[in-house]
Amino acid sequence: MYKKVTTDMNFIDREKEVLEFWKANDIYKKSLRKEGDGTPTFTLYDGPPTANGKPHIGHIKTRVIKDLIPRFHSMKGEAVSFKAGWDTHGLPVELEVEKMLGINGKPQIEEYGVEPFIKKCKESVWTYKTQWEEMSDRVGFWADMEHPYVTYDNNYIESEWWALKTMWEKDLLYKGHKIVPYCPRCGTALSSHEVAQGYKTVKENSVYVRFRLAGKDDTYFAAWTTTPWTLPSNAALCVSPDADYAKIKVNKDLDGSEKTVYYYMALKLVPTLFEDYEVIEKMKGTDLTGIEYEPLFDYAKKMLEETSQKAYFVVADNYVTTEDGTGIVHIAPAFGEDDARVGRENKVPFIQFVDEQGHLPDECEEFAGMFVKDADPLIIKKLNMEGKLIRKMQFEHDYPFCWRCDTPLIYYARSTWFIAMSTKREELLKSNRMINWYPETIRDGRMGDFLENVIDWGISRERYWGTPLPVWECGCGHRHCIGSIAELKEMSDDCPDDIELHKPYVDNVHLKCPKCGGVMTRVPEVIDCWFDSGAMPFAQYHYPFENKEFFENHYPCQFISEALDQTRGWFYSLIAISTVLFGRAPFENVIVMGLVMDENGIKMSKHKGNVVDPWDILNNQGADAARWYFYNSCQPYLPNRFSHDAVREGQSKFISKLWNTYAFYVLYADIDNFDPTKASFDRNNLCVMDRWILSKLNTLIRTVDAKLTGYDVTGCTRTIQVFTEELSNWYVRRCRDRFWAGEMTKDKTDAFMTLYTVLETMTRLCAPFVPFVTESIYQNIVRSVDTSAPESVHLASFPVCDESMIDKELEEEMDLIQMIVELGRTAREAAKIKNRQPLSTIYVVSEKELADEYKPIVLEELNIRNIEQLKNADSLVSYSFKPQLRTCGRKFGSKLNAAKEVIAALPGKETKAALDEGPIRITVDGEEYEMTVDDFIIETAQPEGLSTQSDRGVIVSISTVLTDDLIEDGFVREMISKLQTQRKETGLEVVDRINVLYSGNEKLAEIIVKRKEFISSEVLAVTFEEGVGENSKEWDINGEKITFTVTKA
RNA sequence: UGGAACAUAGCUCAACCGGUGAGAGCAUCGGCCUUAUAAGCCGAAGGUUCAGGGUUCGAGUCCCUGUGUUCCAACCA
Repeated sequence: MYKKVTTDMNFIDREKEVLEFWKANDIYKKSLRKEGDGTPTFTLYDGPPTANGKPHIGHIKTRVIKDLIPRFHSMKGEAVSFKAGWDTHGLPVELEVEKMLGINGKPQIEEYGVEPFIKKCKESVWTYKTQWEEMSDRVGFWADMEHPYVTYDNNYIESEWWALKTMWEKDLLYKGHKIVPYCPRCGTALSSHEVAQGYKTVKENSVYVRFRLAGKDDTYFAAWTTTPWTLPSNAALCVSPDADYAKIKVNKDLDGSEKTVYYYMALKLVPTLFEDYEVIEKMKGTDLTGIEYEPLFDYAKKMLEETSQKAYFVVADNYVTTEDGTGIVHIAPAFGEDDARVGRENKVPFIQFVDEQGHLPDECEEFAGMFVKDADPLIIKKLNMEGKLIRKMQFEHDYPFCWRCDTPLIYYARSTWFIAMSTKREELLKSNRMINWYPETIRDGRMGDFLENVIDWGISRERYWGTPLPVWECGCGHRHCIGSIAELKEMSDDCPDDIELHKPYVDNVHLKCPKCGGVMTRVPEVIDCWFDSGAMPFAQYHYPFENKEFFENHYPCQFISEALDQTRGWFYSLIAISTVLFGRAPFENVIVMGLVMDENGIKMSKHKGNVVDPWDILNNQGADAARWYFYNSCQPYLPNRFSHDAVREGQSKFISKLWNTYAFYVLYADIDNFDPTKASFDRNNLCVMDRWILSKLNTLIRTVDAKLTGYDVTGCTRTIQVFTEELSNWYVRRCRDRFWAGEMTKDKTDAFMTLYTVLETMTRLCAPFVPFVTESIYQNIVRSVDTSAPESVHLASFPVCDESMIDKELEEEMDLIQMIVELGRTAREAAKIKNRQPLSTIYVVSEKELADEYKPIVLEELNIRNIEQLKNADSLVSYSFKPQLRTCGRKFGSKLNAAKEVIAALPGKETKAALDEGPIRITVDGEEYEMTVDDFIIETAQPEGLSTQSDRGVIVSISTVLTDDLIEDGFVREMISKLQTQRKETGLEVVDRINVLYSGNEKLAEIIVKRKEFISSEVLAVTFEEGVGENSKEWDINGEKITFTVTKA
C-alpha cells in the first residue's frame, strides 16, 4: 500500500529524492508538449544572466517567478518554449580578466595582445556556470539549459549584424559625438555603471565671471560655472527663454573703484550676487538671444577665423533654470551633454581645448600641458587679474572619480555610433501600450516617462570583448555595413572560412570599396552588450538565417520577467530593437520584480556583510520553502525584506500543513488498507462536511486558474494557503473520528474518498508553485496505487473546476457555523466557563436557519447539549443604533453629526420592532427623514443571565446556568483530564494500564463511585480505589481538592 | 540633484468606488484544547496608518509639502 510518511520537517532530503527521480526518468523533457495539431503554444524569453558573476538570492526570486508560469501553462495543455540564455559580453567581463591577469587599462591590454585577451574573456564568462546550473536545478527551474543561447556565439552575432544592417538601411545607424564620462589617465570612457561607483563629495571653486557685450564698455553678462577649465573652450552663453532677466546698474567696479557698470542676469538671482544695485530694465530671456559678447580668452580666435565660424553669442534653451548661478549658462559644447545639444541646435562651434590625457593644449598658452583640475586655480587667478572674475566661492557637490585610479573624470566629447531612437518615439510608445505590465503603473510611469523622453541610443564601445560593429570605412569616406558572414566573404579577399566574429579576427578582414576600389577597414568599436540581450528574441534562433518559421511562430512571446532595474536595461533594449525591426513589442506580459533586500530593508552588498548565500535557504529550508516565500510574502514587484524566519513561516503555514494532512491520510488509509482506485463515492450523496470541502476545493481551482492566467501570483498563494488551513484545521479536525471508526461504512469510505480527492487535486493545483513536495505526495498517494496515472505530477493536467460541485450557499452556511463556534468560545471565555464544563443550551439568532445536519458540529465543538434557534434576540438582548454612513452621508450631508445624536437616542426594542415592519421617520434639525433598515447599523447590548456575543448580525448566547447534572459531568471530565496529565507526567506510555488511588475529598469520592467504570475506561485504569501511595499529587478539580496516586498496573 | 515606487502593530502583510471602532499571521503574555500536525482555540497587550497641511459630512485611501528607504537617471551650467 502506501509508503509510511513521517511528519518530520526533513524536506531537504525529500526534495533531493525528487530531483533524482526527475533526472532518472527525464521528467523535464517529457513535460514538454509537442507542437502542432492545434496545440496552443506558450513562449517565454529568458533574460540572460551573466555567468561570470555568482548567483545571489535575488536570482532565486527571478528564477522561481519565471518557472511558475511555464509550469502552469504546460499543465494546461500548451506547448511551452523556454530557452535559457547567457549574457557573455561586456566590460564587467573584461575587468574581471584584467584583474586576473594583473593588468590595468587599455594600453596594457594591447600590450598583452587582443587575441589572447578575448580568449581569456571567453573562458572567464563560464567561471560560475556550474554554480548557476546547480542553483537553477536545485530550485526546480525548468528551462532548456542544455541548448541555451550564448551571446558570443557566431550565429548569435550574425543575427545581430543582420539587425544592425537592417537599421543601417533604414538610415537609423549614424556616427556622431557623445559626451561621455572619461578618465584621462586610463584613456577610456566609463560606463554609467562604473561612474556610479565613484561619486564623491568634493569641495571645489565655483566662479562668477563676466562677459563684456561686444562693442559696449562696462556692460556685461554675468555667468557661473563650477568647471573653470572649460572656460577657454567657451563658445556661447545660454539663457532660459521664458525667465525674467534684468539689466542692472552698479556703482562700483570689481576693483572697488567708483564706476558705473551694467550687468545682465536673471532678475530673481540679482540679490544673491549684488547688494547695491538698481534695476534699470527688465526683459525675457528670448530678448537677449543673438547678442554678441567678447570671449574671456582669445585662444580660439585663430581656429575660428581659419574655419570662418561664428561664436560668442547668446542662445536660449529650456534646460537653463534660474534656481542658482545667474540664469546665464556658459556653453562649451565639447564638455557637457546639454551644451553639446544646445551647440548643435544653434550652430555653435565646437571648441575642445583639452586633449585625451586631460591636458590643456598649446593654444592655451601659459596653461599648455597642465591637467585640467590643476589649471583651475591659475585660470581663476588670471581672470581675477584681468578684471573678469566677479566672485569665487567654495561649492560642494558630488563629482565622479575613476573607480580604478581615482582620477577625477571629465566629461568629454568622443565619437560614438548611435541608433536614432528619438525618431521612433511614437512607435516605441505604441509598442509599450501593447504590453500588459505587472504592476500596471510601470507602463505609463517608469517606462512611459522614459520613452517620452527617449534619446538616441549610443551603442558603440571602445572596448574589445563584444559584438563588433559591422561597419567598414574607406579612405575615400565611403562606409559599408555588413549584414552576414556570406556578405563579408563576398566583399573581401582575406576572410578566413571559419571567421570568428570577434576582435581581432574581424579587424583583419578588409573589404574592397565599391566606390573607389580602395581597401576598407572595420571601425574599431564593439557594441553595447544591452544590444546583445535586446536582440535575443530572434538572435537566439539565428533568425533570419535559420529557423525562420519557428521564430515567426514564437514571436512575440507571452511572458518575460526581470527585476525593476531592467526597465532601462533589458526591457528597453527588447522594445527598442523589436520596434525598429518588427514594429511591435516582443513580449505580451511582464512581471517586474522588486529587489531582494536584507531583513532591514537595506540593499545587500559585500562590504556591508549582509549578503545571504542562496544555498543558505536551499540547504536549510529547501526549494519549495524558498519558492513559496517569494510568491507569497508580498507582491512580486515590491522589494522583499528577506529573512530566514519569513521563509520558515511560509513553510510551517503552508507546506508542512499540507504535508501533515497528507500524512494523516496515509496513516489511516494504511491501517484500513484503503485503495482509492478500488473504492468509489457518490458525489451527490455526501455529508455536509464532504460537500463543503469539495465545494471549497472547486472554488479554489476556479480562483487560482483565473488569477494565475492574469499573472496574480500572490493572489493565488494566499488563497491556497487559506484553503489549506481550512482543510487541516476544520475539515480534518472535525472529521477525525470518521477515520477511526471500526467498520468500513459508507461514511468512512466517503471520508477517505473526499480527503483523497482533495489531496490528489491539491498536488496538481500546487505543482507549479511547489514542484517538490507535490511530487512526493503524488508519487505516494496516486502513483503507488494507480500505475496508469501520469508518471509525474508535472505530466498531469491542471485541475479543472467542476462548477456543479460548487455550492455557494453551503460555503456561506459553513462560514456561519464557524462564526457561531467562535462566538460560543468567546462567550464561554467571557463567562469564565472552561470548555470541559458541559453546558445545557446555546441560543443562536441569525438570518439563515441552521439545517439539522450542522447542529452536531456546533454542539461537539462547544461541549453543549442543546441548540435553540430564535427568530430574534428580543429575549436575549436590547438594541442600539448607528447611522449607516454609506446611505446617511448622502441623505444628511452636513447634518450628519446632528443625525448621529438623534439616531443614538432612539429607543432600542421599539425602534427595532418598528423597523421590522417598515421604514420609520426621524426628525433632525426640524426636518423629517424617512429611514429604512439599510440606513442603520444595529448593535446589540450585553444581555443578562446569559453570556452573549455578536458579530455581523449573528447573535450567540450560552446559558451559564449549571445544574447538578452538568456540574457532575464537569467534575468527571476534569478528573479524567487531570489523570491523563498525571499519566503523562509519570512517564507512562499511552497503552499502559494503571492503578489509581484517590483520597481527601468526600464530594468527589461520591461521584467517583458513581462513575467509576466510565472514568476507568477513559484512563485505562485497572483499579480505582480510595487510598494514598507514593508519587501522589494533589489536584484542584473545579475548586475541589483531591489527591491521586497513579502507578503502573 | 532630478524622476519613480514604497512607508499601516515589535516583524511580515491586508483593508473594494473615500464609508462605521484600521484587520490577519508571526512573536510576547495569560488561559483552554489535543489518540495527524513544529498544529489548533479564546483572550490580553501592542497603532498619532512616516510628519505637516488641504479637499470632504467623512481620508490609511484623493491633493500639496517635507522626511526615510529603494531603484533609475545624473557635468545641474
